[in-house]
Amino acid sequence: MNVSEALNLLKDKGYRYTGKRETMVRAFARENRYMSAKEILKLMQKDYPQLSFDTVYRNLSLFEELGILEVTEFKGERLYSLSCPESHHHHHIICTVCGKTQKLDLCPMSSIFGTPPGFNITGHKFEIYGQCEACSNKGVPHTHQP
Amino acid sequence: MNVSEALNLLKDKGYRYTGKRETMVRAFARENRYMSAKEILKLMQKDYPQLSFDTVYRNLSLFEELGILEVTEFKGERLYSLSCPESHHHHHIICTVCGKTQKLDLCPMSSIFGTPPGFNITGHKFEIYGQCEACSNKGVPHTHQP
DNA sequence: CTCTCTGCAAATAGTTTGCAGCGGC
DNA sequence: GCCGCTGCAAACTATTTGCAGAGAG
Repeated sequence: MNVSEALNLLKDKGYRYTGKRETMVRAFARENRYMSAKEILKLMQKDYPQLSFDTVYRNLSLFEELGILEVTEFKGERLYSLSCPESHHHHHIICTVCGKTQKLDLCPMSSIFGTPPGFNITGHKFEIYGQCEACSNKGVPHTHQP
Repeated sequence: MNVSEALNLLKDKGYRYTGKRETMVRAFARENRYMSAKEILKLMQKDYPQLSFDTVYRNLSLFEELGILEVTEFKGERLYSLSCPESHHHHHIICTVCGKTQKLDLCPMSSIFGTPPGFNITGHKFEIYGQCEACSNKGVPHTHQP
């Protein structure tokens, strides 16, 4: 998903196109990583010093609903990143320090066998965690430990 | 992990062996599923009506630290279950209604390739979600949606 | 001009912590 | 009797919601 796709999606669904929403989507596109509400608020406050958590949370929820953002959870905190443009199903390797992601084409569901009969599968999660090269070098402590 | 192993582990590490802790471990052993703090509190209050959330939370943290319990997160809530007795690495299929789990012997990490050079992998998560047969039949709404 | 978006303030849910007394060993 | 365990109350973190005014179309 890129910035204009995301903003068109908003318009198409009858939502307003605001500077804050554009800034938010652009920030996610530029950062290309998972971020918490706190992180995105901090980035956006460079443009909108008065911006509140409320708006951030409301827009995060909206964007998730529209499929503009993807979510994952570490230690009771929700982290968001721009949905991948690829239409085919895939997973991520995630830096637990900075939230940076890399796509993994492999999906373990393809080789699943022996699931209980009658069990109705509705979803799955496969994520690899660690420190990206840059963060390993910095020796920064993990902020997003799984 | 079974009840006596868990309780011996407590003793060995210098922690006290209390009725509440035993009841808690036994409840997890009996239920054999992921439970939230609220659920385990409710179960334990049959034996200890005065039991507080504080104690539940403190013991959940302690048991997690000792490897007696395993944790997973859905929708900003932590769910715990007794650690599996098997020493070899595996994953779970989890009912999002009742938290019941089933072991999956497959680990997708064995077929991983193309991870970024310099990326220091520290962990991974693979879970399959859905409704177990019993919960499908009941038509109960999901309480632990991923 | 209408209806959505936003900030403010307050509420909520899950969890953690300081303290003083109870309770294992 | 020492030191860990527990309940109480309060604090804390992440998140949600009601309301009234600002702003997009």
